[in-house]
Amino acid sequence: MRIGYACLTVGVQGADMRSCVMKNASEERLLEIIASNLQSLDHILDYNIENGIKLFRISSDLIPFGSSPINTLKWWEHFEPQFLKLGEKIRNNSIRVSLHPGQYTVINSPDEAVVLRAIKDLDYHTKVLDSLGMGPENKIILHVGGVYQDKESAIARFINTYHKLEDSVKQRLVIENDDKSYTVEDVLDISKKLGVPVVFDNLHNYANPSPHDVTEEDWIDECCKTWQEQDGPQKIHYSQQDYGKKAGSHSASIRIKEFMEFYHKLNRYDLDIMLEVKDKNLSAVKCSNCISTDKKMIILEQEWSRYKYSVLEKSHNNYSTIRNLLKDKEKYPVVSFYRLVEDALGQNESIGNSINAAMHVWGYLKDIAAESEKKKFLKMIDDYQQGKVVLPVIKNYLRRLSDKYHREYLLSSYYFIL
DNA sequence: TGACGTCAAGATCCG
DNA sequence: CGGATCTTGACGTCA
Repeated sequence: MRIGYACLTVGVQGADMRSCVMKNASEERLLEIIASNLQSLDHILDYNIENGIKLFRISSDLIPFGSSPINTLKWWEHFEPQFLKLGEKIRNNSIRVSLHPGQYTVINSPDEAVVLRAIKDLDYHTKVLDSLGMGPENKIILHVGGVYQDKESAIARFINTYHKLEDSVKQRLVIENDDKSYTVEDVLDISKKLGVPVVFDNLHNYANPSPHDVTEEDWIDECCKTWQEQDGPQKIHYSQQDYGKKAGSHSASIRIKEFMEFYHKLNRYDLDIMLEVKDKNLSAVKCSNCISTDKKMIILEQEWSRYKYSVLEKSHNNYSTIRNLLKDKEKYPVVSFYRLVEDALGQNESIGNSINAAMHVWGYLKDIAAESEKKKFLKMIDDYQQGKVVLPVIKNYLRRLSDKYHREYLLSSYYFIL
């Protein structure tokens, strides 16, 4: 079983995806951005490899305006060596990649022009996978599209357009239930007619359930039947509701207790789970560590080094509890560990705790920082205590100093992003 | 016509 | 000037 995340990372150096607006999309600008994005993808892959993440959705923005006529570059020729190298890295590390055109790629629209653009967009996504040399188990996930007051005709148009797609596209295409229009049952019906695999999305199914009362596990088993040998293992999307927001909104982080309940209910290990969550790689590493059969304390210690200052900032109590928890090197108390981390992060910071955490971080800078920087930092702490300055200002300053003095240990910490 | 969702770019404001 | 904060853009559907 592989756990993955979508498109972007948080807290990973040199892994940002760049873009530009249409009016600035000159050939030079596009070339520069594509080169930068391919470099970032390389860094993301390195991060994934180091952290045991073997499932990743590549951002559709890898090539800006990849399917638009304003991008006339033959980027696949221009960057052929880079693509080949990236593809090699992906395959050598048994990583499975995917791509997911957004809600605006609609092949069942009554508007012909929209459909033509959507087909071009699918061709673009296919070209990315082809350039990487990725086989048909590396999928392109698509939603069915709009309803236009007549679902039956809309589905008929989907099927009609599907038949017109290139084989190289069809080999990769999988369809997913969405949060508004097409339930998992709708999508399974379409799959029966086309033989196209179905990705089950649990949160979409929650927001837009099928009329029949079927459990998530049973839908997942149903969807499993749509995956053939050449498609690779079944893939599902898993996300959790942000309770502060409307139905279907993704949570900030994957709540591990809830995930483990889902995982145990599933009772299957032959499928891949793509997480859709705001903290991206953080939750992927968390979930991956929790289901890992490779139970090494060193992995938890590494995670602790990343979370510790954020925990300290919120709860001294949890900080101490976790330190004790990690003392026994023979154990692997992974779920308890993450639950304590989550519990701490859910609390409000106090001035005392956040100063304590900031001073811990400062400890890695105080010997190298200039006298003026030391003065400035201590003044900030003082101002913060008196309510003259907000915490993010202090943390930003610490981040800049960490950057300036190349404090890698601090830069890979989540202190600056949580 | 605006909301929807997503993210960075671009624009503007601030000290 | 650099940094923080607000607005725009790019896509198609639906009310």
